[in-house]
Parts: sequence; C-alpha cells; structure tokens
Amino acid sequence: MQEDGSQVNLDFVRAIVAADSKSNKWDGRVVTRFPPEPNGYLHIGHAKSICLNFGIAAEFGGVCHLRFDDTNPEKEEQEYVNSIIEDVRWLGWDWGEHLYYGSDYFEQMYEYAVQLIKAGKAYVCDLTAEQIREYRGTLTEPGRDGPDRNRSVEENLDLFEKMRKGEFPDGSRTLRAKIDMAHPNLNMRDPVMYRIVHAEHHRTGDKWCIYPMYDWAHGLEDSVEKITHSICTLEFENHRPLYDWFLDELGAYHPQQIEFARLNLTYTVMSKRKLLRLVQEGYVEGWDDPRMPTVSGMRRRGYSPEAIREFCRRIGVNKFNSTVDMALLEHCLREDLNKTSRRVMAVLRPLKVVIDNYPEGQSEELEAVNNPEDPQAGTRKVPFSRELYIEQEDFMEEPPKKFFRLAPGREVRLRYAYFVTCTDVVKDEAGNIVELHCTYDPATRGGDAPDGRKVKATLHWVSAADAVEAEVRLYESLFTKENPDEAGEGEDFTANINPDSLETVTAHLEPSLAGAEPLDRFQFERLGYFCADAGSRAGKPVFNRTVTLRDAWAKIQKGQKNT
RNA sequence: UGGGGAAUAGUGUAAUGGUAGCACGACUGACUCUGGAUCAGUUAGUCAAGGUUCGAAUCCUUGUUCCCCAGCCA
Repeated sequence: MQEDGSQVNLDFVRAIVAADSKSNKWDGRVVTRFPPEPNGYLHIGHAKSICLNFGIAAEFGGVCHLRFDDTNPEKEEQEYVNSIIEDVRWLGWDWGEHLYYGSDYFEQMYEYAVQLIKAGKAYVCDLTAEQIREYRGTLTEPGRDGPDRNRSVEENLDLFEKMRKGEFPDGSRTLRAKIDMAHPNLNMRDPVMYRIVHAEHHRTGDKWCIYPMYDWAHGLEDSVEKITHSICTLEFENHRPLYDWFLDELGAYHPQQIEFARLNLTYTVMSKRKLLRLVQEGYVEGWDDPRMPTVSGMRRRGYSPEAIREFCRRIGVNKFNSTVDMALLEHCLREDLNKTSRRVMAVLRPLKVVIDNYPEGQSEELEAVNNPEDPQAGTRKVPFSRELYIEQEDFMEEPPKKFFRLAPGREVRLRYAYFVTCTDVVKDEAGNIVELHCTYDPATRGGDAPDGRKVKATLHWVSAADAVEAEVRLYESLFTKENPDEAGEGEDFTANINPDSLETVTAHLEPSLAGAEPLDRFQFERLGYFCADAGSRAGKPVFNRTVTLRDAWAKIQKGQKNT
C-alpha cells in the first residue's frame, strides 16, 4: 500500500510474499536471506539482490539474514567476508542478530547426510570426476548407474565416516544422492553431496576434509534458519527440483525457492570471474577502483547508498534477462546528489584571467550559496582577487554559433562575483592562449546588474592566489561498448576496455575544499559531482569525478561535429 | 534433436478478459546567477500467425527467437 492508501504494483516476488502473508502460509512470518559466497567483492548486481531480500523483509515486517555460503574453502577468504559485511551495512541494511555462516551447520549437514544414507537415498561413490561425467550421460542421452550405486547402507555409513576422518585422498570418493541416472534434469542424476578436499577453511580450519556441495548445503542452511522465501537467480531454476527433493526426503522444514533475473548493465561486466580478471590483470587498480561496478568501487567513486537503492527500486524484478541502461543508474545518482551535494567552485583546466581595473593587491570575500536545492545548507565566503582562473573551455577566441561563454569583447558573469568583459588575449609563441585580460564592473558585485542588463553565461572561477591544488581523476566508463562481451574473433571483453577511462588533472579548487574529508561529496559547479578519494589527505587532496552534470553545450558540440 | 524458463516503445517496467500507462533516453520549448536543477510538450511498443470472445498484452493452438543446465563451483 502507498501512503495515499492506493494499491501499489507488486513485482512477482513480492506478490508471492504478499499472498503467503495473507494466507498465513508461514504463520505470518517473512524470513529472507542474502547468502553471498565470500569469494569476491559485492557488485551492483548483488545490490539488486540485497535490496530485494532486505527490502521485502522490511516491507512485510520480517527479517533478512546475512549468511555466508562458505562451503568451498579453496576460493573463500576472510577478506571477502569483511568487505561484504561493510558493503551491505553501507547500503543501509541491518541484519540485527542474524549473521550466519553455512560452515556453522557442517555438523548438522553431516548428520542429515547420515540420515539420507540410512534411508537408502545416498551412497558413497568411488568414481573419479571424469568417470562421473561419463556416467552422467548428456543433455539428450540418459546416464547409467555407477558400480557403487547399490552398496549396502552399512558399507556406505562406514565409508562416509572414513571420508570424514580423512582416510581417503582428495577426489577419491564422493557422497552422492541416489535419485535417477536417467532423469531429464541433469541435476537429478545422482548429484554429488560431498567431496573430499583437504583444505584449510577460513573459519573451520582443518576440522573438515569433506565439504558439502551447493545443492546439498543451501537448502539445509535455509531450512535450519527457517527461511520462508529463498530468493535466488534464474540459473538455479534447474536446481529447484533438487532443493525440494533433499528437503522432502529429509522431512525437514522446507522454504520456497523463487528465482529472479540477475542484473545486467550497459558498458560494464558483472560476473565475479571477469571482475577478478580486471583486478588481477591490472586493468584497474583493485576491487574498489572507482571504475568498477563493485559496491566498494562505487562508494569510492562517490555514489550514495540512497542512489543505489533508488536504482534497485526502479529496475524492478522479473524472470527474463534484460540489460539496464547505465543512464538510469546515472539519473538516480544525479537525482540524489543534486539534492544533497554542497556546491563549490573548481577549475579543472585553468586559464589565467587578469582583471585589469581591479586594484592590485586587493581582495574581498563574496558570499556563495552552498546548495540552491537546500536552503538549510547556508552560504560560505569565496575569495576574489585581481588574478583568477577560469576553465579553458569557457573561452573561445572565435566563438561559434550557440557558444554563450567568454569571447573577445563579450561580457559574462563570474558566479557570485562580477560581470567581466574580455579585452585582450595573450598567446605564447606557439599560438596557444595563455592569459586573458578583462575589465570588471564594480556595480555588479555579487553577480547582479543594477541596470538590469543580462549576460548569456555565468562562469565558475577561483582566485589564483587562494586556490588549492588537487589531483582530480576524471573517470569515463571502463568499456567502449554497451555490451563489452561483443568482441571480435579470438578477442574477449578486455578488447573493449576504454583506454581513456581515467584522466588525471591538477585542478585549482576554492580554498574551502582544503578541509575535505575522504568520501565527502561535492558538486563542482558546472562540471559534475566529485568525491574526495578514500586516500585524500589535507595537503594532498585527491578527488574522483563521480559523474558529470548533464551538459547541453556538449550535446550541441557533438551535433555540430556530426554535421 | 532432452529438460527447465522467458518474450510489451531505443532501454527498464505496469496493465492478470475492458481506454496499452509510467520511468530513463532522445528531441522541442519555457525558465534560470550552474548550458545544472525545475516545468511543459513530442517521439515510440504488445515476437508471429491463427482461434475463443461483444471485447485479448492477458485465454487456446501452432510457430519463431532468446536464456539456463552435461563442476567433486556457487
């Protein structure tokens, strides 16, 4: 229900939860879970799942568990656990007491496995991995029963115990469910439940040398935690019959698995495997590189949790694959940042301006609005003096049509300061414009002309003597193609990496920015939103460009070039 | 050629037998001390063909296209 009492359209997952709540199917409980494997950093696709699971719990008065599905010691690390916890919390969600680890249930899972063996529904198999594949058959041909399929319960119990005790080498045996080797769903052809892996687990150490497979572990984890709705992605649809089979055979508490489509975004890749390659092969500087679609990268880039949550709300939830336009993410970003970011002035590519009729040695402080969208943000003082920097692209000696900014003889406004008119252009020997001379109108102090005359442009600027120098990183998308996987023969997504995804400049900032703290977000007026880098320090400030402002002039230029 | 899913403007998503709507994008225009924001408008869609019905995106039939599955990964 919305605030006005009208019925809001529910996505198909919420529709199921709503119906179950109404029918009291789960005694009125709603318990979801977000179950990441700690083998990589969370990305925007995970954020979709997080917002779905935690969002549903919040909306229906339930709870959402954060559970690490840590059943593969060879790929999982504590570093990933830590980053995941930080990211989910940063996104604004709270799991209360409900932080769980699949590995905490290993003993229970073992006992359940024994129960299944005793029921004649599981057996120890001596086939090698390759042999198992051969016996499994193919998509169109049924599999065959293996030689160990009809071992006695006693022998299975004995062997399974010895597996646990570490009496067999890695890969020598498995415990398998006894279902149907001719089943049309390959997942049902006697799936492996346990494999032998003598590996150090990040939480259980060397206590175990057999580890449960996903299909066996996941349903039990859900069951133990009394989950009501086990929401996962589409590729697990084929696994649902197995999820159901295990829990039914065990007679255990049985949540409902519901599958939804994972998120795809234009101009980026989303699989952990590909993100890992970007990191390992040095295309980016780490999991939290601001060009990465990881939650940590986006945080460092300057995204707000609110923007990400709003994005996740708007993209909806469905059962078919789709690719969301990056422009929607950026829209949600700008929408939030516009309301919340302090405005400041910064010049990225400085062009010196001398105000000839402004007294040498004089300076003054002018009042500037911190956020026109939020009167509560107040005002600040910005120093003005005879020598200033403006943006190189705000001046053209021979302005084309529709260029409203500064040009010889033209008057523009310096924001919050004065109207100035360009009187002279100074060039170096190579013909590059290196300095401008202007005159100002003292009567326009603050930026308003008492005689009511208008100018067509307002420029941002900084006082040269007061400017703070900073490293500013200008990010563009990491890939040049909407679909990075669209690569030529013998190429992969790395062939579409944007060579210009990062440009670093030395910018001149207004002095108020000297005290910016890491992750502080600002709007550099007329340029875009910028975020103090996590490693930014007083004395050596570093800012990352989060996203540019919408830029009508850039669009006109693009159009002019194309004609 | 086995099984499991899915198809609505360029993109994302509503409409569950009763006017195909919303958002993003794109394009106009208004306004503006950010060529920002805001406001107004334009653009454009039911995978196909049959059928049921007074009426179909929705139900039925046939077809087409796309996604997932042959890890001792999750």
